[in-house]
Amino acid sequence: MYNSEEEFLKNYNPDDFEKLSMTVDILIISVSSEETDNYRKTDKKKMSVLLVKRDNYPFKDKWCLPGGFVDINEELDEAPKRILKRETNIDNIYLEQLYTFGSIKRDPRMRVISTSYMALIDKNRLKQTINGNSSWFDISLLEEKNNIVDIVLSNGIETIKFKIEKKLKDKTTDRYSFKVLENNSIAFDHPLVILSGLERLRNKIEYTDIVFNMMPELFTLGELQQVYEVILGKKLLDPAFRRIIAKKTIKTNKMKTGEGHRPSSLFKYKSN
Amino acid sequence: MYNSEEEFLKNYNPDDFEKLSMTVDILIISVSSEETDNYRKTDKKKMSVLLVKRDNYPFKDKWCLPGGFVDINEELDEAPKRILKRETNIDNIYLEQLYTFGSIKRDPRMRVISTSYMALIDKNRLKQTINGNSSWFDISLLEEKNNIVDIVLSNGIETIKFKIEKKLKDKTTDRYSFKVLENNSIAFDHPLVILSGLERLRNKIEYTDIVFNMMPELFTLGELQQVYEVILGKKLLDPAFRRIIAKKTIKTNKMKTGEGHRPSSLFKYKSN
DNA sequence: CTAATAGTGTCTATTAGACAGTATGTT
DNA sequence: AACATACTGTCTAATAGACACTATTAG
Repeated sequence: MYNSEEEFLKNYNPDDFEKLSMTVDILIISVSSEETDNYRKTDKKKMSVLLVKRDNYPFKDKWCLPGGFVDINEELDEAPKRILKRETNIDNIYLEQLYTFGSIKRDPRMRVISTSYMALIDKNRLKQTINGNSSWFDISLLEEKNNIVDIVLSNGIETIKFKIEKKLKDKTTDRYSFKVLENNSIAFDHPLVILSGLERLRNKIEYTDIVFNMMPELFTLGELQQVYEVILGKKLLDPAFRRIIAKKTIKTNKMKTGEGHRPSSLFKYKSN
Repeated sequence: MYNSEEEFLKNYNPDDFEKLSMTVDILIISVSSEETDNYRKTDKKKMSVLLVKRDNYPFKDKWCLPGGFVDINEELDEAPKRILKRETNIDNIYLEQLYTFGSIKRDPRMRVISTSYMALIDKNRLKQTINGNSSWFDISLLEEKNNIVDIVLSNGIETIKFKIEKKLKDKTTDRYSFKVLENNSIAFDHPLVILSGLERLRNKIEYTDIVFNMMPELFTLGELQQVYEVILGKKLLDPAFRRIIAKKTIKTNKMKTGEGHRPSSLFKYKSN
Protein backbone atom coordinates (compact mmCIF):
# COMPACT_ATOMS: atom_id res chain seq x y z
CA MET A 1 0.00 0.00 0.00
CA TYR A 2 0.91 3.64 -0.07
CA ASN A 3 2.27 5.75 2.70
CA SER A 4 0.75 9.07 1.79
CA GLU A 5 -2.12 10.53 -0.14
CA GLU A 6 0.38 12.10 -2.49
CA GLU A 7 1.98 8.77 -3.28
CA PHE A 8 -1.41 7.14 -3.69
CA LEU A 9 -2.56 9.76 -6.16
CA LYS A 10 0.62 9.47 -8.19
CA ASN A 11 -0.07 5.79 -8.70
CA TYR A 12 -3.81 5.98 -9.12
CA ASN A 13 -5.17 4.84 -12.44
CA PRO A 14 -8.45 6.60 -13.08
CA ASP A 15 -9.31 4.17 -15.85
CA ASP A 16 -9.76 1.24 -13.50
CA PHE A 17 -13.48 1.85 -13.71
CA GLU A 18 -15.25 2.28 -16.98
CA LYS A 19 -16.31 5.90 -17.22
CA LEU A 20 -19.44 7.43 -18.57
CA SER A 21 -20.83 10.66 -19.96
CA MET A 22 -22.79 13.25 -18.13
CA THR A 23 -25.25 15.70 -19.63
CA VAL A 24 -27.60 18.38 -18.35
CA ASP A 25 -31.10 19.07 -19.61
CA ILE A 26 -32.90 22.31 -18.92
CA LEU A 27 -36.60 22.82 -18.66
CA ILE A 28 -37.05 26.51 -19.43
CA ILE A 29 -40.49 27.62 -18.35
CA SER A 30 -42.21 30.90 -19.05
CA VAL A 31 -45.73 32.27 -19.33
CA SER A 32 -47.26 33.59 -22.51
CA SER A 33 -50.51 35.31 -23.34
CA GLU A 34 -52.99 34.06 -25.85
CA GLU A 35 -54.93 36.91 -27.43
CA THR A 36 -58.68 36.82 -27.28
CA ASP A 37 -61.08 38.08 -29.96
CA ASN A 38 -63.20 39.98 -27.43
CA TYR A 39 -61.60 43.38 -26.88
CA ARG A 40 -62.89 43.49 -23.31
CA LYS A 41 -61.49 40.20 -22.16
CA THR A 42 -57.97 39.92 -20.83
CA ASP A 43 -55.53 37.68 -22.59
CA LYS A 44 -55.47 34.13 -21.40
CA LYS A 45 -52.22 33.06 -19.76
CA LYS A 46 -50.45 29.85 -20.70
CA MET A 47 -47.32 28.17 -19.44
CA SER A 48 -44.78 27.54 -22.12
CA VAL A 49 -41.56 25.63 -22.45
CA LEU A 50 -38.63 26.08 -24.80
CA LEU A 51 -37.82 23.09 -26.99
CA VAL A 52 -35.10 22.53 -29.55
CA LYS A 53 -35.39 20.51 -32.70
CA ARG A 54 -32.63 17.97 -32.97
CA ASP A 55 -30.76 18.25 -36.22
CA ASN A 56 -28.82 15.06 -35.83
CA TYR A 57 -29.12 11.51 -34.61
CA PRO A 58 -30.13 10.16 -32.24
CA PHE A 59 -33.78 11.31 -32.27
CA LYS A 60 -33.13 13.36 -35.42
CA ASP A 61 -35.97 15.83 -36.13
CA LYS A 62 -37.57 15.22 -32.76
CA TRP A 63 -38.01 18.00 -30.25
CA CYS A 64 -36.13 17.93 -26.98
CA LEU A 65 -35.10 20.08 -24.06
CA PRO A 66 -32.02 22.24 -24.50
CA GLY A 67 -29.03 20.49 -23.05
CA GLY A 68 -25.54 19.26 -23.62
CA PHE A 69 -22.57 17.40 -22.29
CA VAL A 70 -20.87 18.46 -19.10
CA ASP A 71 -17.31 19.31 -19.92
CA ILE A 72 -14.62 17.45 -18.01
CA ASN A 73 -13.33 20.74 -16.63
CA GLU A 74 -16.67 22.36 -15.96
CA GLU A 75 -18.53 22.61 -12.67
CA LEU A 76 -21.81 20.71 -12.94
CA ASP A 77 -23.84 23.82 -12.09
CA GLU A 78 -22.05 25.83 -14.75
CA ALA A 79 -23.19 23.62 -17.59
CA PRO A 80 -26.86 24.66 -17.46
CA LYS A 81 -25.83 28.31 -17.18
CA ARG A 82 -23.70 28.01 -20.29
CA ILE A 83 -26.55 26.39 -22.19
CA LEU A 84 -29.09 28.93 -20.99
CA LYS A 85 -26.82 31.70 -22.21
CA ARG A 86 -26.50 29.99 -25.57
CA GLU A 87 -30.25 29.49 -25.95
CA THR A 88 -31.57 32.78 -24.61
CA ASN A 89 -28.57 35.08 -24.69
CA ILE A 90 -29.31 36.39 -21.20
CA ASP A 91 -27.62 35.83 -17.88
CA ASN A 92 -29.02 35.74 -14.44
CA ILE A 93 -31.87 33.38 -15.05
CA TYR A 94 -33.50 31.57 -12.15
CA LEU A 95 -32.18 28.03 -12.14
CA GLU A 96 -32.64 25.07 -9.87
CA GLN A 97 -31.59 21.46 -10.04
CA LEU A 98 -34.46 19.03 -10.46
CA TYR A 99 -33.37 15.43 -10.55
CA THR A 100 -30.73 13.14 -11.96
CA PHE A 101 -31.93 10.49 -14.35
CA GLY A 102 -29.71 7.54 -14.99
CA SER A 103 -31.42 4.71 -16.79
CA ILE A 104 -29.04 2.53 -18.71
CA LYS A 105 -30.82 2.85 -22.03
CA ARG A 106 -31.82 6.50 -21.94
CA ASP A 107 -29.37 7.36 -24.70
CA PRO A 108 -28.88 4.86 -27.53
CA ARG A 109 -25.33 6.02 -28.15
CA MET A 110 -23.77 5.08 -24.85
CA ARG A 111 -24.20 5.29 -21.13
CA VAL A 112 -25.26 8.79 -20.22
CA ILE A 113 -26.47 10.11 -16.91
CA SER A 114 -28.28 13.41 -17.01
CA THR A 115 -28.99 16.01 -14.38
CA SER A 116 -32.04 18.08 -15.14
CA TYR A 117 -32.59 21.70 -14.20
CA MET A 118 -35.57 23.99 -14.21
CA ALA A 119 -35.20 27.59 -15.35
CA LEU A 120 -37.87 30.26 -14.98
CA ILE A 121 -37.87 33.27 -17.20
CA ASP A 122 -39.93 36.33 -18.03
CA LYS A 123 -40.37 36.30 -21.79
CA ASN A 124 -40.13 40.08 -21.94
CA ARG A 125 -36.46 39.76 -21.12
CA LEU A 126 -35.91 37.96 -24.41
CA LYS A 127 -35.16 40.93 -26.60
CA GLN A 128 -33.96 39.17 -29.69
CA THR A 129 -35.75 36.28 -31.34
CA ILE A 130 -34.52 32.91 -30.28
CA ASN A 131 -32.55 31.00 -32.84
CA GLY A 132 -34.12 29.05 -35.66
CA ASN A 133 -34.18 25.53 -34.34
CA SER A 134 -35.86 26.34 -31.05
CA SER A 135 -39.45 27.23 -30.28
CA TRP A 136 -41.79 27.96 -27.38
CA PHE A 137 -44.49 25.38 -26.83
CA ASP A 138 -47.62 26.13 -24.84
CA ILE A 139 -48.34 23.51 -22.23
CA SER A 140 -51.66 22.00 -21.43
CA LEU A 141 -51.69 19.45 -18.70
CA LEU A 142 -54.59 17.20 -17.88
CA GLU A 143 -54.49 15.03 -14.80
CA GLU A 144 -56.84 12.11 -15.15
CA LYS A 145 -58.13 9.82 -12.45
CA ASN A 146 -55.85 6.79 -12.09
CA ASN A 147 -52.75 8.98 -11.78
CA ILE A 148 -52.35 9.28 -15.50
CA VAL A 149 -51.21 12.63 -16.78
CA ASP A 150 -51.78 13.84 -20.30
CA ILE A 151 -49.51 16.57 -21.54
CA VAL A 152 -49.95 18.38 -24.82
CA LEU A 153 -47.38 20.85 -26.10
CA SER A 154 -48.08 23.08 -29.05
CA ASN A 155 -46.18 25.83 -30.81
CA GLY A 156 -49.03 26.63 -33.18
CA ILE A 157 -47.62 24.47 -35.95
CA GLU A 158 -46.65 21.22 -34.33
CA THR A 159 -48.26 19.34 -31.49
CA ILE A 160 -46.46 17.01 -29.12
CA LYS A 161 -48.40 14.64 -26.93
CA PHE A 162 -47.41 12.27 -24.22
CA LYS A 163 -49.01 10.39 -21.40
CA ILE A 164 -47.33 9.45 -18.15
CA GLU A 165 -48.40 7.12 -15.40
CA LYS A 166 -47.47 8.21 -11.89
CA LYS A 167 -46.97 5.58 -9.25
CA LEU A 168 -46.18 6.37 -5.62
CA LYS A 169 -42.73 5.07 -4.81
CA ASP A 170 -43.72 4.44 -1.23
CA LYS A 171 -46.87 4.97 0.78
CA THR A 172 -45.11 7.30 3.20
CA THR A 173 -43.87 9.87 0.76
CA ASP A 174 -44.88 12.27 -2.00
CA ARG A 175 -42.44 10.91 -4.56
CA TYR A 176 -43.64 9.26 -7.70
CA SER A 177 -41.99 7.07 -10.24
CA PHE A 178 -43.01 8.02 -13.74
CA LYS A 179 -43.65 5.70 -16.63
CA VAL A 180 -44.16 7.02 -20.14
CA LEU A 181 -47.18 5.34 -21.69
CA GLU A 182 -47.36 7.23 -24.99
CA ASN A 183 -45.08 9.71 -26.66
CA ASN A 184 -45.29 10.77 -30.24
CA SER A 185 -42.28 12.94 -30.75
CA ILE A 186 -40.22 14.07 -27.82
CA ALA A 187 -36.71 12.77 -27.41
CA PHE A 188 -34.94 10.86 -24.64
CA ASP A 189 -36.64 10.68 -21.25
CA HIS A 190 -37.59 14.33 -21.47
CA PRO A 191 -41.27 13.72 -20.72
CA LEU A 192 -40.13 12.79 -17.21
CA VAL A 193 -38.14 15.98 -16.87
CA ILE A 194 -41.06 18.08 -18.02
CA LEU A 195 -43.47 16.50 -15.57
CA SER A 196 -40.98 16.66 -12.68
CA GLY A 197 -40.45 20.33 -13.37
CA LEU A 198 -44.10 21.21 -13.63
CA GLU A 199 -44.80 19.46 -10.35
CA ARG A 200 -41.87 21.14 -8.65
CA LEU A 201 -43.10 24.50 -9.88
CA ARG A 202 -46.63 23.79 -8.72
CA ASN A 203 -45.40 22.89 -5.26
CA LYS A 204 -42.94 25.72 -4.84
CA ILE A 205 -45.25 28.45 -6.06
CA GLU A 206 -47.19 27.96 -2.85
CA TYR A 207 -44.38 28.44 -0.36
CA THR A 208 -41.72 30.43 -2.19
CA ASP A 209 -41.62 33.54 -4.38
CA ILE A 210 -40.28 31.86 -7.51
CA VAL A 211 -43.29 32.95 -9.55
CA PHE A 212 -41.86 36.46 -9.69
CA ASN A 213 -39.04 35.19 -11.88
CA MET A 214 -41.64 34.72 -14.58
CA MET A 215 -43.21 38.15 -14.14
CA PRO A 216 -42.20 41.49 -15.63
CA GLU A 217 -41.06 44.29 -13.33
CA LEU A 218 -44.58 45.69 -13.10
CA PHE A 219 -47.72 43.61 -13.22
CA THR A 220 -51.34 43.76 -12.14
CA LEU A 221 -52.69 41.47 -9.46
CA GLY A 222 -55.09 40.07 -12.03
CA GLU A 223 -52.19 38.99 -14.22
CA LEU A 224 -50.33 37.53 -11.27
CA GLN A 225 -53.41 35.63 -10.18
CA GLN A 226 -53.82 34.21 -13.67
CA VAL A 227 -50.25 32.92 -13.57
CA TYR A 228 -50.93 31.23 -10.25
CA GLU A 229 -54.10 29.74 -11.67
CA VAL A 230 -52.49 28.34 -14.77
CA ILE A 231 -49.63 26.82 -12.76
CA LEU A 232 -51.88 25.38 -10.07
CA GLY A 233 -54.49 24.32 -12.59
CA LYS A 234 -57.40 25.76 -10.63
CA LYS A 235 -59.30 28.98 -10.04
CA LEU A 236 -58.54 31.00 -6.94
CA LEU A 237 -60.86 33.27 -5.03
CA ASP A 238 -59.98 36.93 -5.38
CA PRO A 239 -60.06 38.04 -1.74
CA ALA A 240 -58.02 35.09 -0.51
CA PHE A 241 -55.45 35.56 -3.26
CA ARG A 242 -55.09 39.25 -2.52
CA ARG A 243 -54.70 38.67 1.19
CA ILE A 244 -51.81 36.31 0.64
CA ILE A 245 -50.09 38.15 -2.17
CA ALA A 246 -50.26 41.46 -0.33
CA LYS A 247 -47.26 40.35 1.76
CA LYS A 248 -45.14 39.78 -1.34
CA THR A 249 -46.00 42.81 -3.45
CA ILE A 250 -45.89 46.59 -3.29
CA LYS A 251 -48.42 48.78 -5.03
CA THR A 252 -46.89 51.40 -7.30
CA ASN A 253 -48.66 54.58 -8.35
CA LYS A 254 -48.75 53.44 -11.97
CA MET A 255 -51.90 52.05 -13.57
CA LYS A 256 -52.60 49.75 -16.46
CA THR A 257 -55.28 51.31 -18.67
CA GLY A 258 -56.87 50.79 -22.05
CA GLU A 259 -58.09 47.27 -21.44
CA GLY A 260 -61.81 47.78 -22.09
CA HIS A 261 -62.66 47.77 -18.40
CA ARG A 262 -61.64 49.29 -15.11
CA PRO A 263 -57.87 50.00 -14.98
CA SER A 264 -55.82 48.27 -12.36
CA SER A 265 -52.87 49.24 -10.26
CA LEU A 266 -49.45 47.97 -11.17
CA PHE A 267 -47.53 46.17 -8.48
CA LYS A 268 -43.98 45.04 -8.07
CA TYR A 269 -42.30 42.26 -6.15
CA LYS A 270 -41.35 42.87 -2.55
CA SER A 271 -38.75 40.50 -1.11
CA ASN A 272 -38.49 40.12 2.62
CA MET B 1 -24.21 12.90 -42.70
CA TYR B 2 -26.06 9.73 -41.96
CA ASN B 3 -29.31 8.51 -43.38
CA SER B 4 -30.66 6.62 -40.42
CA GLU B 5 -30.31 6.39 -36.68
CA GLU B 6 -28.92 2.92 -37.12
CA GLU B 7 -26.19 4.10 -39.44
CA PHE B 8 -25.39 7.01 -37.14
CA LEU B 9 -25.01 4.78 -34.13
CA LYS B 10 -22.76 2.39 -36.00
CA ASN B 11 -20.36 5.23 -36.69
CA TYR B 12 -20.65 7.01 -33.37
CA ASN B 13 -17.50 7.28 -31.34
CA PRO B 14 -18.42 7.59 -27.68
CA ASP B 15 -14.93 8.75 -26.85
CA ASP B 16 -15.28 12.06 -28.65
CA PHE B 17 -15.97 13.62 -25.28
CA GLU B 18 -13.81 12.97 -22.29
CA LYS B 19 -15.78 10.84 -19.88
CA LEU B 20 -15.96 10.95 -16.15
CA SER B 21 -16.83 8.85 -13.14
CA MET B 22 -20.07 8.83 -11.26
CA THR B 23 -20.57 7.83 -7.65
CA VAL B 24 -23.44 7.73 -5.20
CA ASP B 25 -23.31 8.70 -1.53
CA ILE B 26 -25.93 7.64 0.94
CA LEU B 27 -26.95 9.46 4.05
CA ILE B 28 -28.45 6.74 6.23
CA ILE B 29 -30.45 8.31 9.03
CA SER B 30 -31.97 6.64 12.05
CA VAL B 31 -32.99 7.51 15.57
CA SER B 32 -31.37 6.16 18.68
CA SER B 33 -32.12 6.42 22.37
CA GLU B 34 -29.74 7.71 24.96
CA GLU B 35 -30.31 6.13 28.33
CA THR B 36 -30.91 8.37 31.31
CA ASP B 37 -29.82 7.71 34.87
CA ASN B 38 -33.23 8.53 36.31
CA TYR B 39 -35.39 5.40 36.13
CA ARG B 40 -38.54 7.49 35.72
CA LYS B 41 -37.36 9.56 32.78
CA THR B 42 -37.82 8.31 29.26
CA ASP B 43 -34.77 7.83 27.11
CA LYS B 44 -33.74 10.83 25.12
CA LYS B 45 -34.01 10.44 21.35
CA LYS B 46 -31.19 11.39 19.01
CA MET B 47 -30.82 11.33 15.27
CA SER B 48 -27.93 9.29 14.06
CA VAL B 49 -26.14 8.71 10.81
CA LEU B 50 -24.06 5.78 9.60
CA LEU B 51 -20.48 6.60 8.66
CA VAL B 52 -17.71 4.45 7.27
CA LYS B 53 -14.04 4.80 8.02
CA ARG B 54 -12.01 4.99 4.85
CA ASP B 55 -9.26 2.39 4.81
CA ASN B 56 -7.50 3.75 1.77
CA TYR B 57 -6.53 6.98 0.08
CA PRO B 58 -7.85 9.50 -0.60
CA PHE B 59 -8.97 10.68 2.84
CA LYS B 60 -7.47 7.58 4.45
CA ASP B 61 -8.68 7.11 8.05
CA LYS B 62 -11.31 9.82 7.70
CA TRP B 63 -14.99 9.07 8.12
CA CYS B 64 -17.35 9.37 5.18
CA LEU B 65 -20.80 8.42 4.00
CA PRO B 66 -21.23 4.95 2.54
CA GLY B 67 -21.01 5.13 -1.22
CA GLY B 68 -19.37 3.83 -4.31
CA PHE B 69 -18.99 4.03 -8.03
CA VAL B 70 -21.94 3.59 -10.34
CA ASP B 71 -21.25 0.65 -12.56
CA ILE B 72 -21.37 1.23 -16.29
CA ASN B 73 -24.19 -1.31 -16.59
CA GLU B 74 -26.10 -0.34 -13.50
CA GLU B 75 -29.18 1.86 -13.26
CA LEU B 76 -28.35 4.96 -11.25
CA ASP B 77 -31.07 4.20 -8.69
CA GLU B 78 -29.80 0.67 -8.23
CA ALA B 79 -26.39 1.76 -7.01
CA PRO B 80 -27.60 3.13 -3.65
CA LYS B 81 -29.73 0.03 -3.14
CA ARG B 82 -26.73 -2.20 -3.70
CA ILE B 83 -24.66 -0.21 -1.23
CA LEU B 84 -27.43 -0.14 1.37
CA LYS B 85 -27.69 -3.89 1.14
CA ARG B 86 -23.93 -4.19 1.59
CA GLU B 87 -23.87 -1.87 4.61
CA THR B 88 -26.99 -2.95 6.45
CA ASN B 89 -27.80 -6.35 4.97
CA ILE B 90 -31.47 -5.48 4.64
CA ASP B 91 -33.62 -4.68 1.63
CA ASN B 92 -36.57 -2.43 1.31
CA ILE B 93 -35.16 0.63 2.94
CA TYR B 94 -36.73 4.01 2.34
CA LEU B 95 -34.57 5.82 -0.17
CA GLU B 96 -34.83 9.15 -1.95
CA GLN B 97 -32.52 11.09 -4.18
CA LEU B 98 -31.20 14.28 -2.63
CA TYR B 99 -28.97 16.24 -4.93
CA THR B 100 -26.17 15.85 -7.42
CA PHE B 101 -22.89 17.47 -6.51
CA GLY B 102 -20.39 18.10 -9.24
CA SER B 103 -17.58 20.39 -8.23
CA ILE B 104 -14.45 19.85 -10.23
CA LYS B 105 -12.17 19.28 -7.27
CA ARG B 106 -14.42 17.24 -5.02
CA ASP B 107 -12.31 14.13 -5.51
CA PRO B 108 -8.53 14.51 -5.74
CA ARG B 109 -8.18 11.41 -7.90
CA MET B 110 -10.13 12.54 -10.93
CA ARG B 111 -13.34 14.14 -12.04
CA VAL B 112 -16.20 12.58 -10.17
CA ILE B 113 -19.81 13.65 -10.04
CA SER B 114 -21.84 12.24 -7.20
CA THR B 115 -25.55 11.83 -6.68
CA SER B 116 -26.52 11.74 -3.05
CA TYR B 117 -29.39 9.82 -1.53
CA MET B 118 -31.09 9.82 1.82
CA ALA B 119 -32.14 6.56 3.45
CA LEU B 120 -34.30 6.29 6.55
CA ILE B 121 -34.20 3.21 8.70
CA ASP B 122 -35.52 1.82 11.93
CA LYS B 123 -32.50 0.58 13.85
CA ASN B 124 -34.48 -2.34 15.23
CA ARG B 125 -34.46 -3.85 11.76
CA LEU B 126 -30.68 -4.19 11.97
CA LYS B 127 -30.47 -7.64 13.47
CA GLN B 128 -26.78 -8.28 13.10
CA THR B 129 -24.08 -5.86 14.08
CA ILE B 130 -22.88 -3.68 11.28
CA ASN B 131 -19.46 -4.42 9.94
CA GLY B 132 -16.28 -3.28 11.64
CA ASN B 133 -15.36 -0.18 9.72
CA SER B 134 -18.73 1.52 10.05
CA SER B 135 -20.36 3.20 13.02
CA TRP B 136 -23.47 5.16 13.98
CA PHE B 137 -22.84 8.77 14.92
CA ASP B 138 -25.33 10.80 16.94
CA ILE B 139 -26.08 14.15 15.39
CA SER B 140 -26.35 17.41 17.14
CA LEU B 141 -27.17 20.39 14.99
CA LEU B 142 -26.98 23.95 16.10
CA GLU B 143 -28.23 26.72 13.87
CA GLU B 144 -26.61 29.99 14.79
CA LYS B 145 -27.61 33.45 13.78
CA ASN B 146 -25.97 34.55 10.52
CA ASN B 147 -27.02 31.34 8.78
CA ILE B 148 -24.12 29.39 10.14
CA VAL B 149 -24.80 25.80 11.08
CA ASP B 150 -22.69 23.83 13.49
CA ILE B 151 -22.90 20.08 13.26
CA VAL B 152 -21.31 17.71 15.71
CA LEU B 153 -21.28 13.96 15.16
CA SER B 154 -20.24 11.57 17.86
CA ASN B 155 -20.09 7.79 18.14
CA GLY B 156 -19.02 7.86 21.80
CA ILE B 157 -15.36 7.52 20.93
CA GLU B 158 -14.70 9.96 18.15
CA THR B 159 -16.17 13.39 17.52
CA ILE B 160 -16.54 15.01 14.13
CA LYS B 161 -17.27 18.69 13.85
CA PHE B 162 -18.01 20.93 10.94
CA LYS B 163 -19.47 24.33 10.31
CA ILE B 164 -21.36 25.38 7.21
CA GLU B 165 -22.45 28.76 6.00
CA LYS B 166 -25.78 28.87 4.22
CA LYS B 167 -26.39 31.55 1.65
CA LEU B 168 -29.70 32.00 -0.17
CA LYS B 169 -29.15 31.31 -3.84
CA ASP B 170 -31.86 33.77 -4.79
CA LYS B 171 -34.21 35.97 -2.85
CA THR B 172 -37.26 34.28 -4.38
CA THR B 173 -36.53 30.73 -3.32
CA ASP B 174 -35.77 28.47 -0.40
CA ARG B 175 -32.58 27.06 -1.85
CA TYR B 176 -29.23 27.66 -0.21
CA SER B 177 -25.72 27.27 -1.38
CA PHE B 178 -23.54 25.75 1.28
CA LYS B 179 -19.97 26.62 2.07
CA VAL B 180 -17.92 24.55 4.48
CA LEU B 181 -16.14 26.83 6.94
CA GLU B 182 -14.52 24.26 9.21
CA ASN B 183 -14.24 20.51 9.04
CA ASN B 184 -11.97 18.40 11.16
CA SER B 185 -12.33 14.93 9.76
CA ILE B 186 -15.07 14.13 7.35
CA ALA B 187 -14.18 13.26 3.78
CA PHE B 188 -15.11 14.73 0.42
CA ASP B 189 -18.00 17.20 0.30
CA HIS B 190 -20.02 15.02 2.63
CA PRO B 191 -20.81 17.85 5.07
CA LEU B 192 -22.98 19.27 2.30
CA VAL B 193 -24.78 15.99 1.80
CA ILE B 194 -25.45 15.65 5.50
CA LEU B 195 -26.87 19.13 5.81
CA SER B 196 -28.98 18.78 2.65
CA GLY B 197 -30.41 15.56 3.96
CA LEU B 198 -31.19 16.87 7.41
CA GLU B 199 -32.97 19.85 5.91
CA ARG B 200 -34.89 17.66 3.48
CA LEU B 201 -35.96 15.44 6.35
CA ARG B 202 -36.99 18.41 8.45
CA ASN B 203 -39.14 19.75 5.64
CA LYS B 204 -40.72 16.50 4.61
CA ILE B 205 -41.59 15.32 8.09
CA GLU B 206 -44.21 18.07 8.13
CA TYR B 207 -46.10 17.13 5.00
CA THR B 208 -45.36 13.46 4.39
CA ASP B 209 -45.32 10.29 6.47
CA ILE B 210 -41.63 9.48 6.02
CA VAL B 211 -41.01 9.57 9.75
CA PHE B 212 -42.66 6.16 10.06
CA ASN B 213 -39.77 4.61 8.16
CA MET B 214 -37.67 5.34 11.23
CA MET B 215 -40.18 3.92 13.70
CA PRO B 216 -40.71 0.35 14.83
CA GLU B 217 -43.99 -1.41 14.06
CA LEU B 218 -45.47 -0.35 17.39
CA PHE B 219 -44.65 2.87 19.16
CA THR B 220 -46.12 5.24 21.72
CA LEU B 221 -47.21 8.73 20.79
CA GLY B 222 -44.67 10.07 23.23
CA GLU B 223 -41.87 8.33 21.38
CA LEU B 224 -43.18 9.53 18.05
CA GLN B 225 -43.44 13.08 19.34
CA GLN B 226 -39.86 12.92 20.55
CA VAL B 227 -38.71 11.89 17.10
CA TYR B 228 -40.56 14.83 15.58
CA GLU B 229 -39.03 17.12 18.15
CA VAL B 230 -35.48 15.98 17.58
CA ILE B 231 -35.86 16.28 13.80
CA LEU B 232 -37.56 19.66 13.93
CA GLY B 233 -35.28 20.91 16.68
CA LYS B 234 -38.10 22.28 18.79
CA LYS B 235 -40.66 21.27 21.39
CA LEU B 236 -44.22 20.61 20.28
CA LEU B 237 -47.40 21.05 22.26
CA ASP B 238 -49.04 17.76 23.17
CA PRO B 239 -52.63 18.45 22.15
CA ALA B 240 -51.68 19.93 18.80
CA PHE B 241 -49.35 17.04 18.06
CA ARG B 242 -51.97 14.46 18.92
CA ARG B 243 -54.61 16.15 16.83
CA ILE B 244 -52.42 16.02 13.76
CA ILE B 245 -50.91 12.60 14.28
CA ALA B 246 -54.30 11.02 14.96
CA LYS B 247 -54.95 10.98 11.21
CA LYS B 248 -51.81 8.96 10.55
CA THR B 249 -51.91 6.40 13.35
CA ILE B 250 -54.14 3.67 14.70
CA LYS B 251 -54.32 2.81 18.36
CA THR B 252 -53.73 -0.86 19.13
CA ASN B 253 -54.91 -2.58 22.29
CA LYS B 254 -51.35 -3.13 23.44
CA MET B 255 -49.72 -1.00 26.10
CA LYS B 256 -46.16 -0.12 26.97
CA THR B 257 -45.61 -0.61 30.69
CA GLY B 258 -42.79 -0.69 33.19
CA GLU B 259 -41.49 2.78 32.51
CA GLY B 260 -41.78 4.22 35.99
CA HIS B 261 -44.86 6.22 35.14
CA ARG B 262 -48.25 5.88 33.53
CA PRO B 263 -48.23 3.29 30.71
CA SER B 264 -49.09 4.43 27.25
CA SER B 265 -50.95 2.91 24.38
CA LEU B 266 -49.01 1.52 21.47
CA PHE B 267 -49.94 2.82 18.04
CA LYS B 268 -49.12 1.80 14.52
CA TYR B 269 -48.87 3.65 11.24
CA LYS B 270 -52.00 4.12 9.19
CA SER B 271 -51.47 4.95 5.52
CA ASN B 272 -54.25 6.57 3.59
C1' DC C 1 -47.06 9.58 48.44
C1' DT C 2 -44.21 11.34 44.47
C1' DA C 3 -42.19 11.98 40.13
C1' DA C 4 -42.93 11.52 35.63
C1' DT C 5 -45.37 10.87 31.59
C1' DA C 6 -50.20 9.97 29.32
C1' DG C 7 -53.96 11.92 27.69
C1' DT C 8 -58.07 15.41 27.28
C1' DG C 9 -61.11 19.73 27.36
C1' DT C 10 -61.57 24.13 26.00
C1' DC C 11 -60.69 28.85 25.07
C1' DT C 12 -58.49 32.01 21.80
C1' DA C 13 -56.07 33.59 17.78
C1' DT C 14 -55.17 33.04 13.14
C1' DT C 15 -56.09 31.79 8.63
C1' DA C 16 -58.78 29.99 4.66
C1' DG C 17 -63.14 29.76 2.07
C1' DA C 18 -67.23 31.79 0.38
C1' DC C 19 -70.11 35.20 -1.34
C1' DA C 20 -71.94 39.49 -2.14
C1' DG C 21 -71.30 43.89 -3.03
C1' DT C 22 -69.24 48.41 -4.86
C1' DA C 23 -66.02 50.83 -8.29
C1' DT C 24 -64.50 52.35 -12.76
C1' DG C 25 -62.58 52.22 -17.07
C1' DT C 26 -63.73 51.26 -22.61
C1' DT C 27 -66.72 50.92 -26.40
C1' DA D 1 -75.69 51.85 -20.85
C1' DA D 2 -73.32 47.45 -20.88
C1' DC D 3 -69.55 44.72 -20.10
C1' DA D 4 -65.63 43.15 -18.00
C1' DT D 5 -62.52 43.29 -14.59
C1' DA D 6 -60.79 45.72 -10.08
C1' DC D 7 -61.20 45.70 -5.48
C1' DT D 8 -63.31 45.31 -0.65
C1' DG D 9 -66.29 43.94 3.50
C1' DT D 10 -67.76 40.52 6.18
C1' DC D 11 -69.49 36.20 7.66
C1' DT D 12 -68.23 31.39 8.51
C1' DA D 13 -65.38 27.26 8.87
C1' DA D 14 -61.30 25.13 9.90
C1' DT D 15 -57.01 24.96 12.08
C1' DA D 16 -53.16 26.08 15.25
C1' DG D 17 -51.50 27.72 19.77
C1' DA D 18 -51.88 27.89 24.63
C1' DC D 19 -52.90 26.39 29.07
C1' DA D 20 -54.96 23.90 32.59
C1' DC D 21 -56.59 19.91 34.05
C1' DT D 22 -57.22 14.77 35.07
C1' DA D 23 -55.25 9.82 34.88
C1' DT D 24 -52.09 6.22 35.95
C1' DT D 25 -48.15 3.69 36.77
C1' DA D 26 -43.29 2.20 39.31
C1' DG D 27 -40.86 2.71 43.16
